Amino acid sequence: MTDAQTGEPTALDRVLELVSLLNRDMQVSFERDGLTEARAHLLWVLRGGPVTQRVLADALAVTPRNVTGLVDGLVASGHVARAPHPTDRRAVLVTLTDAGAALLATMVAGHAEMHDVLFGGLSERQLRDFRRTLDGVVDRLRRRLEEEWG
Amino acid sequence: MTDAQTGEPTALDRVLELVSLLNRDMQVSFERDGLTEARAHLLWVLRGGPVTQRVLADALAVTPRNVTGLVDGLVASGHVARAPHPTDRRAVLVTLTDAGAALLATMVAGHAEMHDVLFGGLSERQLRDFRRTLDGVVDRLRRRLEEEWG
DNA sequence: ACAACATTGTGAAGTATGTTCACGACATGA
DNA sequence: TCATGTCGTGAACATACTTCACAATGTTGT
Repeated sequence: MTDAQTGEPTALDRVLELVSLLNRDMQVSFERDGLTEARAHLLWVLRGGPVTQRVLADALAVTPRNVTGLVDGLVASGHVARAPHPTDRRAVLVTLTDAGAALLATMVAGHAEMHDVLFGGLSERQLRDFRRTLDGVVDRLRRRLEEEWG
Repeated sequence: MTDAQTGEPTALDRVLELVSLLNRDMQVSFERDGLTEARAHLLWVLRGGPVTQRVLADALAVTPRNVTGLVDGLVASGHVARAPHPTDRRAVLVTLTDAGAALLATMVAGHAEMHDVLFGGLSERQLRDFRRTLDGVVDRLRRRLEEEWG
């Protein structure tokens, strides 16, 4: 949607364009690393340490059955291993292999680099103002979603 | 990733959170309308008028073969119809049905409402500053992508 | 201790989105 | 007309999702 008067894209259009560009950049990075988006997301969750598949399912907002498939893929590519849970014999701890940890490190570095690409050119004050407004926008959106669908 | 000193999320984290929330909101809206994300995206492109599947493939950045499948789905749900191209007998014009046009109208309205949810509470000056910074960020990201992968 | 119940992960089966490859139908330009 | 390119689709496949059923295991109440 564009402004009826000027034909300029609205602020929302700009945000959606940013979303699109970020998604594209991530997809390219993941592909370069031999990962899909879903598997990269799972790996990203693992930077907090080993967790059960149930926890992964909640973190990724998908069904436990789907996590089984994603972990299968990452096991096959050697990024992740299944370990027994120390106290719960039903559960499985998904842990990073050395290769997985190394890949995750490059992802973390890429994350930092992306921050620099996006915000490195801004002044201290500009960044602070932008963050303040952005925080408000995000909070407002989150509150809207919570109101509307719990 | 969080700031090492304070544990606060970075500006990039906030942006990614916004991405996630927007995606979730859209998904919910699409589902309510009986659409998937890919089909909704295709419908959205059609708000500019009927186009060939080739044009859709370029606009959606997917293969022509995939567009065939998406159009099949939208034909089955009655939102879209295939019409012959007036001059090129190879090509197909994908056109909105009445139901599709009605649905698209609600999507456009939702787009406007989203703009209001996100930015309605901002002052004129706040919105202008935010847009200026956002434009710079988007341009910088786009330039980076063009440099790196044409 | 033990029966009832809840939770964890996975097999089976299905849907949607996406790909590549091959090919027929058509357009286009020498 | 003949070579070459373009448009859409069949066939076959990969990935990411889902629901449903179920076995193995934890947990809780009596």
